[in-house]
Amino acid sequence: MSPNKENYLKTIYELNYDFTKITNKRISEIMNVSAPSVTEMLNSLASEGYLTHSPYNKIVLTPKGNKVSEKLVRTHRLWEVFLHECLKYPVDNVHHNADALEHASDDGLIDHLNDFLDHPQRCPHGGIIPGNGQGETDADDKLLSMIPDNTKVQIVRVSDNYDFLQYFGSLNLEIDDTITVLKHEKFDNSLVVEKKDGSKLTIGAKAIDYIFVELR
Amino acid sequence: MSPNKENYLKTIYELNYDFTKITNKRISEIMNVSAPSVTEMLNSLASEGYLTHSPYNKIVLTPKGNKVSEKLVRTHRLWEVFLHECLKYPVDNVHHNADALEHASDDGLIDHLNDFLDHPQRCPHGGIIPGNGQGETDADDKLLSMIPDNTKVQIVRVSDNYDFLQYFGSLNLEIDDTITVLKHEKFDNSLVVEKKDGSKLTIGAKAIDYIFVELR
DNA sequence: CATAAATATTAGGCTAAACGAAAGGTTGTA
DNA sequence: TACAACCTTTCGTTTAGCCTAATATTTATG
Repeated sequence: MSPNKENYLKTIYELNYDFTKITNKRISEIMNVSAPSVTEMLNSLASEGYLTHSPYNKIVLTPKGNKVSEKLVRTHRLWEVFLHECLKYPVDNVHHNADALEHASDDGLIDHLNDFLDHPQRCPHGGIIPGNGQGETDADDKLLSMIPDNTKVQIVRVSDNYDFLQYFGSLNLEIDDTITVLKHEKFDNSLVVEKKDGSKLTIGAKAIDYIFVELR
Repeated sequence: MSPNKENYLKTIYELNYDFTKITNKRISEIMNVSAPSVTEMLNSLASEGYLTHSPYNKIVLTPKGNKVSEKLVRTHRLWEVFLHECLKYPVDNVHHNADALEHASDDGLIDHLNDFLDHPQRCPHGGIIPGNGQGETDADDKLLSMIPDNTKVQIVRVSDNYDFLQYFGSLNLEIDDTITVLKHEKFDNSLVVEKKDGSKLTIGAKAIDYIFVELR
């Protein structure tokens, strides 16, 4: 499979955990290609048995497609761990290189790398590394935007998006931090939360769809 | 530049240190393509200023081509060190993966990797890692086949060729071993050498063009 | 030193993997 | 029910490789 196809597949896989419907348009935006190109690629991926997609209908990964995608995500996230832990890349900078390395890794390499890194459970953004945990998946996380007021949650994962990560860094929040959701601002959909040290913080409406939490 | 072009360039660069003339045919053998494909690629590389090559004439890297090739070799060899030292790949198995990773590495990544590996001087085959030493190059090595009888030499480098490495392993020789050249067999061009422990060993005619040594 | 063998180049054509523009279907919502 | 938004099909383009066959040049040999 070509690197490009792998990227399409990974994009579709990751959209599954973003709580948004997977559409042709969404893919074309993320991949920066025209809609016809997406349709063409979907047909190609469908003909190879990675997904099902009847015209104008839902896009669903087959078990085979899911398995392959999981391996791609696993590979990607293991490289992210390497880049962050060993090569000392800042979290908001690992994505690009991990993407490149991902397409240059065969199965054996990934196993060796996994051993070397000592079977990490999560990538630097908090994403589960498929295969290293016991059945846990990203799907267990909830979006911060969906949490009702006055609820205590722990940040477990954030989206691997450069611009968001820049913003996230400026908030002085870290993965694993525990926060309490205080109030959803009706006016602009921003969210006020309280940090462990008692300080209050407002998180923008867009960002709360990029932060995943678990109840605490 | 495409990965393929990079491979051509690297091949040409490495032939410089093999004491054989760089010919179209040699390249086509190494790269497993037809001769016309080589000519085509040489023209393309020449038009981009990486080498000079008038028809039926010598192939010579320009300073620009040399610089790029050196970086490619540096990258390749650093990955080889990583695969061997960190991921525990056997020496005869690092090449394939290093090649893939090489094309997925940007400048920053290589610098970080170099730091992480603590600026190694040589790759697992003994090849110099350009940029990490002080002016030393592979060109200082001599081919074992060129050494006169009754000379003591140290193996400093071997060619990064899978089949050869298998054979080399079976000889129970290691890089850095010191051996004494005893006799060039006129009949079949094989070479008899004496190991440090006094045992004698015959090395085939083909292999002595894959082993590089320094006088001791 | 002439000619055969080896090697290199040119010419022409092929394939695969993308991409997009234009035009026409489909669907959901007002 | 109509139209806007979205999706698909068709067809054509580009890029980067590769190849065979024919031709040209160099090198090696009798």
